[in-house]
Amino acid sequence: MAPTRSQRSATQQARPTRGVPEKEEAIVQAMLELVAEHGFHGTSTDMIASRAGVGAGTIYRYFATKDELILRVYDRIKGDGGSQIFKGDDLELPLRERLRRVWRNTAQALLTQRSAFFFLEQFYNSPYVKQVPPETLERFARPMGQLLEAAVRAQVVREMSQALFEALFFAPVMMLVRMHHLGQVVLDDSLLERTFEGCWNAIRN
Amino acid sequence: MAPTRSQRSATQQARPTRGVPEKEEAIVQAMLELVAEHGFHGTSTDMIASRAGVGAGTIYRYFATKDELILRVYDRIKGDGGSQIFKGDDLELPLRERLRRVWRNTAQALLTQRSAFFFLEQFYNSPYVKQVPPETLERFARPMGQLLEAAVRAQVVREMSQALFEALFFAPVMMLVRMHHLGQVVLDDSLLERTFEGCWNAIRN
Amino acid sequence: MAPTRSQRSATQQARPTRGVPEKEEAIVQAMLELVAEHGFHGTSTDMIASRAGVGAGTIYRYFATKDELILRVYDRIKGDGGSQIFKGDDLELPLRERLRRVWRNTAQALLTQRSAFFFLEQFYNSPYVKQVPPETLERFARPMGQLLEAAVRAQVVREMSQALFEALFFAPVMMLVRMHHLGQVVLDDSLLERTFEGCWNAIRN
Amino acid sequence: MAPTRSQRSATQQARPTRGVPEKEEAIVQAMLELVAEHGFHGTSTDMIASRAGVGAGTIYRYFATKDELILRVYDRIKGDGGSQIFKGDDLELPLRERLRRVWRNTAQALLTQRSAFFFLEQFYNSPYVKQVPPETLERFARPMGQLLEAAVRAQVVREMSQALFEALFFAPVMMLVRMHHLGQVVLDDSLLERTFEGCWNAIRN
DNA sequence: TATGAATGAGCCTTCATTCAT
DNA sequence: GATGAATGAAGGCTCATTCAT
Repeated sequence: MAPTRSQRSATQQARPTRGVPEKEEAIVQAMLELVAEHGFHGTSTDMIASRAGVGAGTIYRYFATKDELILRVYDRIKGDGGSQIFKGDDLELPLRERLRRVWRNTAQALLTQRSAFFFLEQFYNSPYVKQVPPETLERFARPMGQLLEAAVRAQVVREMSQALFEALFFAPVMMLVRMHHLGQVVLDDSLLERTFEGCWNAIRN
Repeated sequence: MAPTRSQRSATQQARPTRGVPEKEEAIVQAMLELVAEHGFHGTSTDMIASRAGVGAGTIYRYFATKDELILRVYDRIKGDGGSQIFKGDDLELPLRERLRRVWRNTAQALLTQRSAFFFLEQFYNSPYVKQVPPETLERFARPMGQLLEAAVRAQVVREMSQALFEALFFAPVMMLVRMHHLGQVVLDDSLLERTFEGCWNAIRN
Repeated sequence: MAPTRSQRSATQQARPTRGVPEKEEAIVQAMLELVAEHGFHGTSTDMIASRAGVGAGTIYRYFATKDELILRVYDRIKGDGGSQIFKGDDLELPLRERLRRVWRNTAQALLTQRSAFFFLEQFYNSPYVKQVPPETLERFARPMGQLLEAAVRAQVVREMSQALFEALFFAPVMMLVRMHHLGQVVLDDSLLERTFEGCWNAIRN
Repeated sequence: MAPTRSQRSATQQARPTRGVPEKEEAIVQAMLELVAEHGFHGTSTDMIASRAGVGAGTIYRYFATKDELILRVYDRIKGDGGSQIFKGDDLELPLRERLRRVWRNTAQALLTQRSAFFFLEQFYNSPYVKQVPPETLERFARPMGQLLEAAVRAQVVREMSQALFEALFFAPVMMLVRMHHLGQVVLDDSLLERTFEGCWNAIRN
């Protein structure tokens, strides 16, 4: 008896030969969606297996524990998201335009990947974060730091630490995206544009 | 049937002798700290009882279920925090000064109540929020909305929805407070001041 | 705060000086009624205390354990009921009449003491019976045995063991009383009379 | 979602190979015996699992709750017993003989299934009865009513309601069976025969 | 003597994980 | 490799019993 199975989103850049095994992918995707809906503890391994269309034991062929699965879902999101944020970035562009693109890419990524967004919110507010190797957390930090540095040097942006920069520039849009996903506001282009202006004013020189 | 118990708002008589029973207080405090540390599901009733120094059954003399306890901890935080945010607000003051005070009060409240901060982050990303009566959630929204309206009318702040205002004005400091509590930055007065400047630039006319 | 308390039925033959203490009596009565309604496990000590109008700890001043209380309720019922069953019995009467009176007294007792009836049914089908000293169980057995013996000797009733006698003569009316209390039949005088005739035919010579 | 499980009537295919799963059967049997010994509340799920030789969690693969298990044990007993009571009944036989067979079959069933007997006594004196669909309770009532009606019409039995009939005809033997199982009498063939005579005299015309 | 707040053993149930097939 | 029945540790909660007042 082979139930529904394998309703996965498309993103999986055809790795050379054997990419991610089909079932592993299905499990990750199921976990991602279920955590977004029901939270970590609201999501049992049976639910995951069922939604992924695999047997309960199969999960453990790919992941040692549920915790490891969670961490791997996190990795996946980071991988997917990462490629989008700096998309279209170009050292030749004016710095304000570069920052604008990064900002909009971020907003787009958060808006279009609702499940991932909620997963991350849960994740960052859970004991799991502590298990993420710092290097993973910094993967975006480095290029972002370089961009900031360039902008500061060019006196386009005021001098500030990276932490302050991220807070002023990104925190507002993240909050609005949450409200959007919760149905509390409609984050359309117009609002997005005005949000960007505020964020820009917060950091510009 | 047992007497009143279990329904009693947190802040009552100016606690000359005995307001909230000692044990109830200990349980609420234990829950607050443990949830901040281990999350809702990482916190068992046994852990709570143990940290509060009471028997496992005692929790249920004060709270019908673990869920009710969680909701009551939330109420307590709201009660405590609420009184601080508009402290020193005065209609006579210039609007920038009024906004500044509210902003700083908020930052202070978040900074000094580490456990409460983490508890709230967990809470807002959990199914529990749905059980909070909307009126409770709006208790700060209303006065904040009035303040915003006044500032906009006086052309001190750009015209914007309350949602955008809250995102631009408060989200950055909330993010920095989290980083501070996680040991990723030190949110001292100097940084706080520069953060405020950014937030102010984000909204000012 | 002294709630309702002490709504007890009247039966308590004024013992010489100090009868049963008032609270003990209230506790026994509360237990009797509650067990009839909710069964042994459906009846918590808090419910008992509450219905008896005493503190939870007070029960343990009169009864060592809940089990002992149950046993004592049983004793009380036996005491009350016993005095009724042989009421009006008279060695001078014809044997059929004597048996008839005992039978009707039994039916009356079972019909008018609904709570006691249900308590006993629960009791006899529980592990508690094993704790009743055999002598208590036999308290009615002896006079009943004597009556049976006389009837057999007079060839009014066929020769049979006491067990068989009790089964044939009393079991049917007990079953009908249960149905009556459960609302499945109405055990009025007419039906009672026809029941007696059947029981009589079952044993008569 | 798991396959069928949990809703399946007891008696099905002529069990050539495998009808009711082995463990489900073991759990039902353990429950039956333990309730007979210790009552419903005296029987913990751990005891059941232990006696059935399965893990504590296994119970819940077959039964949603302890209550459901209890109800299902009841169903099983009814299924097993039901087939026995009217065994050998035949419309061609004289009515007295038909009644005699039903009576003996009943006695046999009660005598040979000690645990089931005690289970039923507990069951009928518990809140669980209320959860049995009336149709199930009446499954024997109907054919028994027809038999009674035929006997009355043929003037073999006096005119009487079914309730009275059941009380006069069956209650005595049920009481004796209880005493037998409790070791208070020995219900051998001889006693059984004399009991029948009494019951018969109670109802015959 | 009477109280009722406090206790903690024990209950029912869930669910991450294992392993025979 | 894949399965899903089975497991049992752990969780939330109840309640008979105790004891300081």
